[in-house]
Amino acid sequence: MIFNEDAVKPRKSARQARSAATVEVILEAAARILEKAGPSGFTTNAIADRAGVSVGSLYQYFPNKDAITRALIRRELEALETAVNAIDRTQTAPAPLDCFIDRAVAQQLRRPSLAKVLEVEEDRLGANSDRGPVRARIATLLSGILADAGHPAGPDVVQDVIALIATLVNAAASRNEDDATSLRSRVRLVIDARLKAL
Amino acid sequence: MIFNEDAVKPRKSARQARSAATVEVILEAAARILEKAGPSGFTTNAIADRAGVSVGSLYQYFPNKDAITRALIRRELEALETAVNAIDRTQTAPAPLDCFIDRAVAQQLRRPSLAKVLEVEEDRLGANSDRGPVRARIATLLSGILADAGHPAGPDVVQDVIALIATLVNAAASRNEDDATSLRSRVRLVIDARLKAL
Amino acid sequence: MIFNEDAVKPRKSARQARSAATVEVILEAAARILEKAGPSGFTTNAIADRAGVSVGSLYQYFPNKDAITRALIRRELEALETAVNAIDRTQTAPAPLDCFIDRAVAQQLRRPSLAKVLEVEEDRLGANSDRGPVRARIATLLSGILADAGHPAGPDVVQDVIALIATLVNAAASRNEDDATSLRSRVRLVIDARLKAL
Amino acid sequence: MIFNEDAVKPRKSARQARSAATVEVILEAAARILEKAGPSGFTTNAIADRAGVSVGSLYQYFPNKDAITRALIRRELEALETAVNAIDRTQTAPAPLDCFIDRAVAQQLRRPSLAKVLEVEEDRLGANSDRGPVRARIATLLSGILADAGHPAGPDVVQDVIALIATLVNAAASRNEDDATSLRSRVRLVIDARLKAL
DNA sequence: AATGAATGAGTGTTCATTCAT
DNA sequence: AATGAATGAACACTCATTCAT
Repeated sequence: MIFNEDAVKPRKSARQARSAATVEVILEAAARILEKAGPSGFTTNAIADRAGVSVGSLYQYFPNKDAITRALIRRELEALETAVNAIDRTQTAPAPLDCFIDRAVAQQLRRPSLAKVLEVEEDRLGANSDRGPVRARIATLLSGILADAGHPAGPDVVQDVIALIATLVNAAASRNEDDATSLRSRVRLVIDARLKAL
Repeated sequence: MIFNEDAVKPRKSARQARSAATVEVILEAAARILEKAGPSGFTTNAIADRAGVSVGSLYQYFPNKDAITRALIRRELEALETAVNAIDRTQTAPAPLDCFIDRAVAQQLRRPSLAKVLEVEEDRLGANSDRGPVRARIATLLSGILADAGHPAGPDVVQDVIALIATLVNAAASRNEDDATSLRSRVRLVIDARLKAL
Repeated sequence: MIFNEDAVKPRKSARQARSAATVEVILEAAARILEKAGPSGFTTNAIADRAGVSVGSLYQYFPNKDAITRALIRRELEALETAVNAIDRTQTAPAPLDCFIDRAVAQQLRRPSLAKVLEVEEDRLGANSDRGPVRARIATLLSGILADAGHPAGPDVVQDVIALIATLVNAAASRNEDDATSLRSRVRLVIDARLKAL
Repeated sequence: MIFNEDAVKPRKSARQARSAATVEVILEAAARILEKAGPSGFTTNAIADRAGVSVGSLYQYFPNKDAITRALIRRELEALETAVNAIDRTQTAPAPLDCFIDRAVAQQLRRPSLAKVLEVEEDRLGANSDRGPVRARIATLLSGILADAGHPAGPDVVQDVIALIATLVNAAASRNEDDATSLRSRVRLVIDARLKAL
């Protein structure tokens, strides 16, 4: 019903391309609503409206509202994943860890209010499902980077590091700070302290 | 806790006492629902049910649902305020700052999931109103303690410190950590790093 | 239960006097609310509040809310009845009919918005009960006056006459007219025309 | 009635036609409830039930309950407007004024109890908004007819005339009178008297 | 008798989801 | 595939009425 993949896939199927585009349009509409109106304005009709599609179509691409939220979370996390995956872990300067921090800060800083709302939604949804494989892959990567840097760390440390980045960026964003450089160095110092603990 | 009932008016009017008790029952019911079911289960009927009163009674004590949430936020913050207000700022060991951290950690650790949900709700409500005077008083106190400790700090630093405590405690709680001592020292280290930044 | 009339009624029973006073206070409170807030503000709690009694007391004097409305209607109609009963039907100038009209206009003009709302309420309640004996007595009186004036009239005419008075006064009141004299003569003319029909 | 569908767009979109039909079904259901049960039975659920649609649908066509009431008032007034607009103001017999009266009587006589309840509702809603443009247009037309008939009249007279018609028809209807001819002549006489006053 | 806290059925309204077209 | 009208359970809130004190 969802995908009718024939053996031959000559043209990436104009249909699939269009589908992917529609999905993207819906997700971006959802993101903007979440940013501007918060969870209370986040209704399926509002999303469909802003995306320029009908609710019916929306439900053709997503089985229910939570699926949209999940896809949005996934999209944002994959953006982060892509960024940190591109780090050359053999380089010495800047150190891969600093690089990771910088990119994570940059990602969180891109759409801070969206990131914050999604974090809350992730909690709400997380009660039922696994924490999400993307987060796991990012954690694994960070774990490796930490080990390389001489800070072999358990999952608790990794979790703390990621949480600290988010917290400091959110706080800065809520004050409308614009000096990303000072924010970055602040985050590095705090994370360094966390890594030295225990 | 709030009333300082002295002998003068012995029976603070059984009615008023009962009223205060009912308010407390409702707030505790609301707290438990928020902890266990999250915002989605937080309905006025559910609160009334769990409190063992009727919806009508609930509305005799609170003008609307948000007022319950606000009262809950206030209750939790006042518990923290009471704790940190009791700190003797002239003592040298443990340093008042460490004392503040310990008590804030202890408060957040008491009902971590409640604290987290309330933080979100505070954001949602905060869009309209002032950030709440209790938070402001706590911030002022912390600001004074920091100055005494040789870390004169602007409101941004105070905000960061409070956010960092909440983050680290929440992370620890979500892992079901039970070693409060190690958590405390971790928090101290991280905050120390934040205070040295800039 | 309501009245315990013993054979001897030496002191009109301070209790009964007080009761009657309370009833009056409640009715006046109800009247004022109906005038100022209309039917939507007409709640038992609002009435009790304004009357300075508790809802419980209110229900000691009236079995339910509609009974208050009915008593109010009765009170206003009895005021009219008293006024028109005092007419000397043997006098020639002013003619008893003119006198009746003048007094009815004066009564409707005293609290026009109350009269209008009560009329509506009367309709609503009237669906269930008889039209009320006070109205019947007033109709009988008017009928007699009309006969004396050489206009023997059936109940339909009487009904029309009373309705016409109310309508013209209400319309005048809604325009904040203040010339009662011109209103009176207008009403007389219209009623005269109605009496000549058929 | 409202749409002037010419050949250009033959199918006025079956959807729009269905929408208009649904609106009409809802309004008729609302009218019948108001007639039979009065304002107290006039609930959105009752309206939806009787209309054979869900509450949700009802709210797709009307933003809130008052909007339904307003639409109903408008519908009835527009029926009257249509009727009196069709009067040929140059004709001599029957005189346009008599014609106006006859049509207004006929309209009020069609659904007298509905007209009466709507009048009350109009008062209630009117506190907030303008008296409604339809009423204004009808008043203007009547004003012109009166002027043509040699009775130049201010808005107060126009208001009285319309109120008198409604009153006499309502009274007749409440007695279940069936002789429309005698009612009409009665109304004419009364209005004639009103026009001569002052 | 008087009080007013308590009750809970009932009201207007929203919104995720379905399905006929 | 796409549409958007239709659905109805669920929600926040009100208010006539009762009853323990």
